[in-house]
Amino acid sequence: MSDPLVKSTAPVHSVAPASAQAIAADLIALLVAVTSGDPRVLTIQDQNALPSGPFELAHRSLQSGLRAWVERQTGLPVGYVEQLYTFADRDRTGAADQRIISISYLGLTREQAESSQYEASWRSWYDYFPWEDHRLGIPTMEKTLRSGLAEWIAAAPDRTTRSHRRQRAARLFGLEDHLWNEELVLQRYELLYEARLIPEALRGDGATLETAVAAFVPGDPMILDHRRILATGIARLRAKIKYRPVVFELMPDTFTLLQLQRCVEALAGKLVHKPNFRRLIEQQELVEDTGETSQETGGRPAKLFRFRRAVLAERAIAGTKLPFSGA
Amino acid sequence: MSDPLVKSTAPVHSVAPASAQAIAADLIALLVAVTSGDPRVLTIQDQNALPSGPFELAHRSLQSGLRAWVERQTGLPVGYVEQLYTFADRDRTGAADQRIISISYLGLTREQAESSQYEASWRSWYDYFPWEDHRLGIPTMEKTLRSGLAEWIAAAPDRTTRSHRRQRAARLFGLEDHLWNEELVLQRYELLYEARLIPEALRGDGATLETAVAAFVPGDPMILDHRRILATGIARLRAKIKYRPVVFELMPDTFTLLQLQRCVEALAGKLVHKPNFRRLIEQQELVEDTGETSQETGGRPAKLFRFRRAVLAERAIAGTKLPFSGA
DNA sequence: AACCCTTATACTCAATATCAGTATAATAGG
DNA sequence: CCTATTATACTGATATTGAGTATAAGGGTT
Repeated sequence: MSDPLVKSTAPVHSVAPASAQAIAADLIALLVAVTSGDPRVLTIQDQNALPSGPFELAHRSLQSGLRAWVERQTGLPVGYVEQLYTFADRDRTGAADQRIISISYLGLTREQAESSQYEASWRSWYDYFPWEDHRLGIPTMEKTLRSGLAEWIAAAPDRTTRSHRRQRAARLFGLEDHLWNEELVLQRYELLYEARLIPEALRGDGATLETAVAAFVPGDPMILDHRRILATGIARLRAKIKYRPVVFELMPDTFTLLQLQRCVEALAGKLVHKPNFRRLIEQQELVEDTGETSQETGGRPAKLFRFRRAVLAERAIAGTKLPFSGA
Repeated sequence: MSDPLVKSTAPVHSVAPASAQAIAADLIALLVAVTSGDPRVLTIQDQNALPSGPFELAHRSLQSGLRAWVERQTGLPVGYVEQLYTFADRDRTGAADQRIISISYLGLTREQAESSQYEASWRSWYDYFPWEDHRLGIPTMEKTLRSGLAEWIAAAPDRTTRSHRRQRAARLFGLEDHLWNEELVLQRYELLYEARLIPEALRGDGATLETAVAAFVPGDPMILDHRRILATGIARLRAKIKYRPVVFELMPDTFTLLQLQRCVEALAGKLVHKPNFRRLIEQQELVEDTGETSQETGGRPAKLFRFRRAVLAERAIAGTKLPFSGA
């Protein structure tokens, strides 16, 4: 092999002969919206798959390629898009002489009713990750989860491994004296994968469902590694809302503070302290009063606010802070 | 065009015919080390280029591909590697029917002397971004920078644009009453690019050096968009050291607290308050005393510490906090 | 030995942010 | 008119942060 790292004095971007490598590139879209207290992702109906399309030469850039076809085909205004991750693991596809590079993007929108006219649908992301919703305390599926984890821990070959597994499970799932940290979505998914508590772990393994462990943890699987991509996106979003004002991409033009709070809680999967939440939002001058009120609250009418778009310019990067314990 | 986003019911990972698209994939490595108070990047000698190599079918995954050839060819222990960004802009290469997807990675190591035996060398990243070093106050090149910005602002076609430009420059470069925010590396680079104050901006433009603005801002250019990748990496690292204990990947096994502080300051490009820095490090129990001391300090001998690797397990994600104003 | 220079390390204090709880206001419905 | 419900405004304890000061322990100099 030539030594591209240090020896090359020729142009470093040496292009491998196209015949030698069969590489294709895919764009995968993780579109998120929050509707009636539910964080939802756009999926291809009956497939449990994220929408994806080929990256083509016609596209000016990766992001513009993604933006173009998402907006054209869903009619949704994709306000915020960011690159999520690029995958190219060999075991993602069956073929050994074929390689697909998948570049995933995270987009934030508002759900629109018409999406049903396409063969796509919005699904709550907690359908795929029921253990991630701690808004109503410990989810009911927690028992299955715990016993699954206990089995995995018990199945360790030796004492040291067993102890490590116990510690890791406790830390990630907030057992024993650990606090629940809502950002560890991907690590939790990876542990469950390792513990073979989710169906994806048995694929292409020669293993049939019969050789599976006693019971899978509840939660719908997705094709290929799409559920992993979703976990990556949830983790990213949960981290990001704490220091950048991205929640507003998911809100309608005007909203009450409680609606905003519910949206944040939906994403984070846990509840926040109301008075503190309001203080934080108002102190940072993220919103401005519209003068109008909403009567649809069931109690005292709530002021309607609007996002002060100016903050995006004022603090290109500086932060929104949201009240979370954060481990 | 088929509608891959919502209409497809066939496997979503449809592979585009290999003949139709000529797509190749490259891995680009941004390797960082901090030596004698200087944050350095590995470059290919005399080329001002980041090392890069083709992604091959033999590689198990993107990261393992990168790891493999970096470690084999530099002999460096690449402790920490993370994916940085994936680029595929059309104007990155000359050819219109050829497309290269570049997946860049950020790696942290310790510089080793032998690297000179290869045709690679470590360069201070402030050679490429002199305006990013605020450790000794305002850098001396600031005057050139300011006058360049002033010209760009004055050249605005109308009053509104002029006002926007002024605001943006002030915010990004800490002028007027704005504070310097060390994380905005990429945004500053992009502004300078737009303002055509750096040579890369004139490439492939038909423009010759003669039509350039009065003077470029100091700082070495790099090939293609490598300087942009470097800016992305610096920004990422400056943000990351604040909430994750990655600095230690750049430190020797044992070190004094001042050495650690100097390393952080080198990365951040600004100084931190010594007593508070120490308090933060010790409070979080990131380090442990080795019992030994270092006499090479010039004053009172300093205790030697070692990173408590256990924290990586304890708090998979939870944070290191470092004292910065942060805008 | 006395002194100065340098760096290490410990402590203090005020300002600020955060967490958690409580009180009051304004609507709808019975 | 009472009650349930939600909105909104305060309050106090506690932790975190920013900035400054004091003392300790070496080496070198006169």
